Parts: sequence; C-alpha cells; structure tokens
Amino acid sequence: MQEKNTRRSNKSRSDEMRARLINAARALFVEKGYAETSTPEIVKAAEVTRGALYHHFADKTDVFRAVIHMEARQIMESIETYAAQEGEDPLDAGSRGYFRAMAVPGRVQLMLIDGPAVLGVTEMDEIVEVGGVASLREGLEQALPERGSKDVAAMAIILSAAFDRAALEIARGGDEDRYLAAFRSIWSGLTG
Amino acid sequence: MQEKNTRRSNKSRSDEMRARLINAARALFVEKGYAETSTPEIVKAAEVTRGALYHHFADKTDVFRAVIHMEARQIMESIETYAAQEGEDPLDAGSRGYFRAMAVPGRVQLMLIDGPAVLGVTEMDEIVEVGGVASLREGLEQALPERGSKDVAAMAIILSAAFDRAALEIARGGDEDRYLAAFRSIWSGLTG
DNA sequence: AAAAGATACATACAGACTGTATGTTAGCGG
DNA sequence: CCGCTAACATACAGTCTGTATGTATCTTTT
Repeated sequence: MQEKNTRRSNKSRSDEMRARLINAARALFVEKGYAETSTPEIVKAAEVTRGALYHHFADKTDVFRAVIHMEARQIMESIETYAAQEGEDPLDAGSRGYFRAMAVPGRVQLMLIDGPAVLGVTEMDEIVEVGGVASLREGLEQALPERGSKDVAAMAIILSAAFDRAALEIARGGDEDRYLAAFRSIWSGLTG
Repeated sequence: MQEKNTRRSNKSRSDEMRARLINAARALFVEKGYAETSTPEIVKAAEVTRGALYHHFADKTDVFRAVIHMEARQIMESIETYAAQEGEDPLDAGSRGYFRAMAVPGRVQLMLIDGPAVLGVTEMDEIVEVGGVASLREGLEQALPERGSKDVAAMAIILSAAFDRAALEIARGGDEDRYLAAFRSIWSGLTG
C-alpha cells in the first residue's frame, strides 16, 4: 500500500518511456502510415505528452528511426531463432526464415515501403545490411567461387531485392511455397 | 501588337496550367522529396496561386499521382523508342532499355522510393503494370513453357523487383554492365 | 449577340501539426 | 543537504493543408 511507485531510477523511467512511445508509434505507423500519423496521436496512445516525445527523440523521423531499429533487431532475432530445421536445404531454410520474420504484421510496410521513403535507401541499407544482403553475398561467394567479388556483390543486391518483394507478396497473401520454388529455380540455375 | 494574348480557350488554359504545376511539382519532389515539398512552394515555382492547384487537383497526393502518371508514360515511350539495337540479345536489349529509361534524374526516387510510400504498392503496380512485369512475364512464359502460369507470374514479380533495384543502383553510380551480366547469369541459368 | 451558366482561377480562413522555448519536478553526485 | 542535471509538461510561433467564397473569363443557348 505504501509502495511509493513514483520512486524509480532515471534510467528505468527513460527506458520505459522510450518503449511506450516506440510501441505506440509502431502501431500507428503500421495502421495509418508514417505520414498520416501525428505526434499528438502518438503521445495520446502512449498516454504521455509531446514534451516526453521531444525529450527522447530529435523529431518525428527520429521516432520512426527508433521503430525501424527495433524492427531490424527483431528480424535478426527471428531469423537466427528459426535456424535450419533438421535436414532442410540451407537455401530453403534461409528463405523460409526470412519470409517468416517478415510476415509479422506491419513489418513489410515499415521496412520495405515507409522505411526507404522516410529514412532513405542508404540509411535503410546500413540498418539491415549485416543480416540482409551480407549473408546472401557470403552464400553466393561460396557457391560461385569463380565469379569476381564485385559481380557477386551485385548479384546479392538484386537477389536481396527479389527476396524483399517476395516477402511483400507473401505478406499480401501470396503463396510462400511458390516463391520458395522460384528462388530454388534461380539458385539451382546459377549454381547447377 | 493587338494580339489579345489573354484570349485563349479553356482547354488550352487548363492544359498549360496543369503542365506548369506538374513540372514544377516534379522538380521539387525530386529535389526535396514528396513530404518536404509544400503546395506553397509548388505554386510559387509555377508562378500561380494555390487556388489553381486545388482547382485542378483534389489534394497534394493527387498532384503527385499526376507526376507519376506522366513519368510512367515517359518510361514506356523511352523503352519502346530504344527498341533493340541490331543483333543485340533480346534480354540485354530489354534490360538496357529499362535501365536507360530509369536513369533519368529523379526517376528512381519518384517511381521506386516515394511512389510506393505515397500511393501504395497496389496503385503503383497498376500504373506501371502493363510495361513492367507484364512484358517480363510474357518473356518468361515463352522461355519456360513447362512451368505453370502461376509460377511464372511469381518469378516475373521477383525478377521485376530485382530489375528495379538494379536500376536504383545504376542511378546511384553502379556499373550497368555488372548488373546486366548478373541478369544474364540468372536468365541463362533458368532457361539453359 | 446577349443572357445564363459553367469553368478557371484568386483570396481568405479554419483547423492541425511541427519544433522550440520555457517552465517544473524528481533523481543524483559530492 | 545542495547544486546540477535529466525527465518530463506547458505554451507558443510559424507553417501547412484543404475548403469556402469571390471574381473574371470562356462557352452555350436562345
């Protein structure tokens, strides 16, 4: 009864506040898109004031940036949690893991549609670079040792974009197996 | 000297006004992005008032829509003007024609970055559908007659996304020949 | 060809939003 | 226990969007 629940460390206050704002913002960005979401709406959903938001974030795009970083972390976690099922082909495992990670509601909208427009392609690439095209490039380098590294890098970039688009289509209701099969065809054509 | 140059038909007035607004808007959308461009800026650049803009367009996104439609028409014209050089492989010709069309300054930003965010992927797909994935799907259907049409459609979608990304990289200064080679590898792997 | 109506704008306004400046309260180091 | 700073809250200035309303210029009808 006498818990003095107002007594908390600054760090825990900040962390919780940031989390509240980021979660509220994510939900609204997904529901209405970045442009149609206002900061008054965000703070209302988080049940705080705009002062809190502008204390923790430089501006509205900075809130979006935080949402994207969180999303990117969760995608990486999801992928490495999935890992390969026993006896599954590594390409299939990787593809399915990525599609599954991107199937979380709103993720495609945030990462593939609004992200590039709000933060720019360059920054989005930096954020997802490590888990995204990098692992694909490594796989290609192993499978195609005769190709130059520049050529492999270009191939990884366009294949990564193809994976992104497949994830988008699957999130829209497209048939995952069909896209999986398409990538298997491409891959075996390249390596076979 | 007595030309009464104020005497013009309504249609020509409208057409010229729309063109002025669309051109001014395109330049600003490319320079600053859609979100950072305001309607006061657009009408100032076009040397008219906001009344004219809101007479011809429902809202700001409708101006953007008009810019995108114009851009899509020009892309199709550019592609069919290019056609195939004598003796060039049809895939190379098609790829190069597309890359060249998308190399016009600002085009990648409008069609691949801002377009999907402002108008949505669905509407963008409808706008560019005919010239975009449709021709690619036809080519694939001819090259891979044993595949089902659903599978071919999925393949066309992801390859189209790969072409888009390649166009983006080339517009950023990437090496066109390298991406051309990558698509040749993929294509020969699929059809060979 | 003159009235009647529609079209093509221009101007004025209401509401909302962004970012900043300025307060106030609560933790924290010495 | 005291100055300092972090974590907010409140108030404000400037700008933007979309609409409502006014006016001039065609266009159509009789």
